[in-house]
Amino acid sequence: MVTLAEVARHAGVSASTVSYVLSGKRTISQPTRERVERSIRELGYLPNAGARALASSRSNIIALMMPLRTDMYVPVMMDIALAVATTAREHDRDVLLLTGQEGPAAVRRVVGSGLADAMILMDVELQDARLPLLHESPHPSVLIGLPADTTGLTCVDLDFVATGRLCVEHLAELGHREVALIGEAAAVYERHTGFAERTIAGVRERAGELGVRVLHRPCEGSYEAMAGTLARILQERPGTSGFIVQNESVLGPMLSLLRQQGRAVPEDASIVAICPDEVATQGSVALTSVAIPAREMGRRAVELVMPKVEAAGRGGHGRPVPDRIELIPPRLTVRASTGPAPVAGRG
Amino acid sequence: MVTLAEVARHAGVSASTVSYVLSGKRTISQPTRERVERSIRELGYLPNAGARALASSRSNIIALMMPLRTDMYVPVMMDIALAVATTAREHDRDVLLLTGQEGPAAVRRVVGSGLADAMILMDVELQDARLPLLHESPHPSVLIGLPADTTGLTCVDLDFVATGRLCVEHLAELGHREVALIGEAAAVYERHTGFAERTIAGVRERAGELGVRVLHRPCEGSYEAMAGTLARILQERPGTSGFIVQNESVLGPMLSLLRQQGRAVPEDASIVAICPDEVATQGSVALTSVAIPAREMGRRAVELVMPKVEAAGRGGHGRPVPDRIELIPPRLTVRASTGPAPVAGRG
DNA sequence: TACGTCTGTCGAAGCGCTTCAATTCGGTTC
DNA sequence: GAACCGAATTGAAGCGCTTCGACAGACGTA
Repeated sequence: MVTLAEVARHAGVSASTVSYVLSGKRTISQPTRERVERSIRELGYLPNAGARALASSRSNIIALMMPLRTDMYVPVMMDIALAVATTAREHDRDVLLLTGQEGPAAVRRVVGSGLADAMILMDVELQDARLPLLHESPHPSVLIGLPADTTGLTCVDLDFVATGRLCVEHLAELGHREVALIGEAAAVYERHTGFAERTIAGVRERAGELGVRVLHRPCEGSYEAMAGTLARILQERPGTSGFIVQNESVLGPMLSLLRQQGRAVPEDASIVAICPDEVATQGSVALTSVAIPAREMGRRAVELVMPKVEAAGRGGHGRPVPDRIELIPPRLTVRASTGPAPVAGRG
Repeated sequence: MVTLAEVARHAGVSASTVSYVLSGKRTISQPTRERVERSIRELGYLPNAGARALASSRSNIIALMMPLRTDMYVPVMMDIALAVATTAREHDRDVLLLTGQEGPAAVRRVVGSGLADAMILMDVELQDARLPLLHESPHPSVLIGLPADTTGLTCVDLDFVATGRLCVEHLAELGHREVALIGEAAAVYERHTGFAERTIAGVRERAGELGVRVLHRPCEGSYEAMAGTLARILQERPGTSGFIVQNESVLGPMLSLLRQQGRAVPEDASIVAICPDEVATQGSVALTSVAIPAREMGRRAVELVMPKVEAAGRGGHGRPVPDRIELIPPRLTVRASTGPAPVAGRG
């Protein structure tokens, strides 16, 4: 392994000069800088991460804590993780992957040992067990998702209340008066994951304002579950013509079932999905949908955490970065799965 | 931050004693050990990762390089990653998440800087650009997937040749004489990702032995693509009664299409899927499938890399761990999507 | 000419840990 | 009772980098 000292000798300068060339924290004359840079290249020098972390007390690593469970739409998680990793690299940081496995203690271990400079937490629950640790720790963190109490926290999430409102609004404008919200698996609600509840709240709120009737039903991610849920909905509210689907994994089954029952989409039933765009476009019918901006969430999480890391880096100088809740506004894309409500013997 | 020196003072011993208690590399008397451990607990001491890495020249971090693209079944990638992370923690290691973004240079950067002690590479291509770097680097690595030339490499993968053979065998036993393999998207083949080719090879091989006719067609992951592919297959080989499906994302569309065409599964068409068990069980028909053992692959990758890390850690003493290709034997689970071939005017 | 100023570079301290050689000490052994 | 032993513990030397204060020299100013 080539060390900084060897580079210095090779370039005929002192070690500190090399260090300053690398960090840019002091002005170095053009010729000296070039000489050093040439030596670095010729020797194939790579700074030792451990030594750097020790001397500067910053590891340049951001920890990302993922959920271990896979009852929620996995590709979204994956996209967020990849976006976090990619964006972190743009800021010259690396990402440490933690699973929920280890529990809240992982937070302490990782930042307490200086392994990571900051944390990004995914799959935040309303009363998340990790929150107390974040509060007592001086380390920067950003949550993806919204807990019940956001005091002193920085969070980023899709605005699910607005998402719910938007879906209802779109259906209402098309004349639908009876709408069903096909939600996540019951376990997701029991865990109080926030986003599911917030969607319902938004749906109910706007439905109330627009005089639309709403039925909400959780649904597991299987064909049978979807079949049962759909049957129950149509039995309880035969006039239901608009569907908002939040559990992406039942979209395929739902389309199959409607077709089997002779209900045409969108003539007899309109569907608004809440899912990534790729999912909305790959089924047998291109779905009107509100996109889950997974990549944007991951990217914003890193961008929100970076100023904090930098502020903390200056020995705590550089005034603290204010906390911030960033709700990404939903975008609804109209595709082929929504249309005017059927007149259905009412008109 | 509490340091080791403070723990030593608090416990009334020297720093080295505390270090040895922590590492267990020297015998420490019972009473001393307990005193030190109490001090550690009382002070809430956490060893500094950077200092440890610098002094021991091991970071206790394993880098995991994921593909950036998402044209292959994402949940499998995710499961592998989570299994890697979980298993690594069982060995007291952490995982650094790298994306393909940075290219082969990431390998050099990460192990060259001592950021990670070892690498696990996913989504290996037959002629992978990262292989030369692995060969010249003294750092341990394990590949998930099989390149063309495995000399000097340790790899773990599902045995896709055996998988192909197994699928054909199962269908042949049921009397199917014409079989179609619905493969991955064309891009996957163009990239020479190995597993896709190996599956075909296995299928053809066994089909030849058993006198079964085979048609192979790549297929994108959309409903339309599946519709087209299925139509073409049935046009070219109307007698096709057995299907092997490798692109998991078209399973749903495929079942819909067959149903629409009045082909019953498994009476008129038998389907063997190559996919994770969760996918096989959640559609409208429980699918006979060969499982993709994502979690096992992730776990084994870590278990294969650990002895190498430990051997390298002993200053290169401890004889080198031999290279090894570990092919996980496929397991086929019979479910409801396969049955006896139709007699079809032949009998 | 003498002074302060600024720029570019250097020397040295030290980050918190591991590890090796050295030391202490109670217990054997002859 | 001297010589020896192994087990437990310690001291000190780094690991490779960052960073701070010092300093030499070039420059402008009085």
